[in-house]
Amino acid sequence: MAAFRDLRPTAPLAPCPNANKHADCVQCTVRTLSVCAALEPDEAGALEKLARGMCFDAHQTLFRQDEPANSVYNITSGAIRLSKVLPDGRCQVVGFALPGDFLGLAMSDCNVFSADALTATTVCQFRREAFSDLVDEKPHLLRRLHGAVSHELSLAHDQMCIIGRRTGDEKVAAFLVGLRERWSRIDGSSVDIALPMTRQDIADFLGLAIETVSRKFSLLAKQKVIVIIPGGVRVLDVAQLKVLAKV
Amino acid sequence: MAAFRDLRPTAPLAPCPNANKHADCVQCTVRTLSVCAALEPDEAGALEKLARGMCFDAHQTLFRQDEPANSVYNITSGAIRLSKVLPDGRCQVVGFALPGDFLGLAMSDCNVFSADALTATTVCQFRREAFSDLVDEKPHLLRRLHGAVSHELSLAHDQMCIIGRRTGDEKVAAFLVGLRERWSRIDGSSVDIALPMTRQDIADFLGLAIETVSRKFSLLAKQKVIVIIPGGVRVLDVAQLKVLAKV
DNA sequence: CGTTGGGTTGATCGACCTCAATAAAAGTGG
DNA sequence: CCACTTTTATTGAGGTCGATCAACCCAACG
Repeated sequence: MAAFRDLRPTAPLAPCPNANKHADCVQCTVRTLSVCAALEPDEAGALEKLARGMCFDAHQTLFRQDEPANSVYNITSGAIRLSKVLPDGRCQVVGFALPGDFLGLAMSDCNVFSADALTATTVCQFRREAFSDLVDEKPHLLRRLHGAVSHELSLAHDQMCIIGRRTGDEKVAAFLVGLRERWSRIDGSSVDIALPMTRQDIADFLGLAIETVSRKFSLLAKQKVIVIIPGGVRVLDVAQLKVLAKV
Repeated sequence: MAAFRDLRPTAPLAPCPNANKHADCVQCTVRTLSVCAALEPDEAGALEKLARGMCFDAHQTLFRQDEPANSVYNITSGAIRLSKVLPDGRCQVVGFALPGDFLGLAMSDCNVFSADALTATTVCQFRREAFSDLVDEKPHLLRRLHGAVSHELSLAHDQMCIIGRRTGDEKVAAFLVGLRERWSRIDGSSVDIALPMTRQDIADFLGLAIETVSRKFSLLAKQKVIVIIPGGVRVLDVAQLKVLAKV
């Protein structure tokens, strides 16, 4: 029996190392991933002045659907669930934010979804108003932002395809392929896929019941495509996973 | 038996009245609806110089998924289906563009979905490059664009909720409520909802089979919530329709 | 007229949901 | 560190909503 590295996040950062301090963009680990990348030096400097480092424990809420949006965030570590709940309690997860992702791209007055930390998470926080003012001064930054929202929209369309027109098997496979792709860009991982979210979160993301997600995972494991390990899965057969996902 | 106005579009505009001519933004019927609204006079003027009036017959394709995007469009009349097809032929409609809507908000190099005219349709066409240059000069326009994409993203999230977490009955009701809302902003109609798309298009939009859509329409008619009329439906009980949609 | 494309309706089937029980893991307090 | 609770995950059995298959209707059109 092989020893699998435990993908579960380490214990919550006891005292947040950079709480309330200004961020240091130069040595930021997600510098090259996020909208911050490709900024001119002066823009980066201006951005850094506005940034405030913050930490959230697992299960803490960054902001809630329908409440006024006061801040925008750049994720530097951890993982966040973005979800909408219907009046009767049914839930749709509209996305998972990972390091390098930006929350509040739309800069709208009101949050259109809730954001909850799945694990201990660190972010760069910006007051929305100050950020908006900076964007007004720097069309270059607005261009980046526009590109990022456009990309998000494209991802949302892809997700609509997955939710609306694919079978349970395909949904779960496509989810794993997509997440693997994202993690690999963040930390280079490619065989082990960390799953900071619960089965229920995945179910609410794919439009399935939690039991179905669990069954599909078990099926993939039985087919030797993946192995379920603490905090995630190990991919044994990437090619087959992609075939099942019908990329 | 009451006489219902036929909502089907009139015969295709034989010779396109404004083909290849510059658009006249001042008397444009969708002026107040689209991204063109709230432009400064000079911006509107610059935009008008780039615009080219065009017409499409029903079933004509404006552009195709995965092909290079050379133009962006502002819809002035008609209706367009935006869809993605999976390799195996399954289709997901990601949206319907109506008068006032803008296609190519993302200004990406490649189309991420196909656009097909559902009825005779007129548009303002802009060469993408020229439009992009204009946007670079006018941050105000970029801001509008950014707001529009953000709104699209929010709509996409709402649609994810509908596709992923609602029943067939709710999907169809929500679809009608949403479309009624959009038409009313365009032409003030509120009892008769024009349905320029086929049942199959609606099915591919909602993640259902065509037969299910047809059955749900029949059911709504049997419940006296709507009446099915040529080219659309007449809403008899808006309140009940909204209840069923679980807005 | 026959043809064609879109729409409706019925009968049947199956993928997924629901309910329920159990197992495993994670947190809690002594 | 170990009992205890709580949360999360898995697995089974049975039911159902929506898909599939098939027949038919209707209007438009050459």
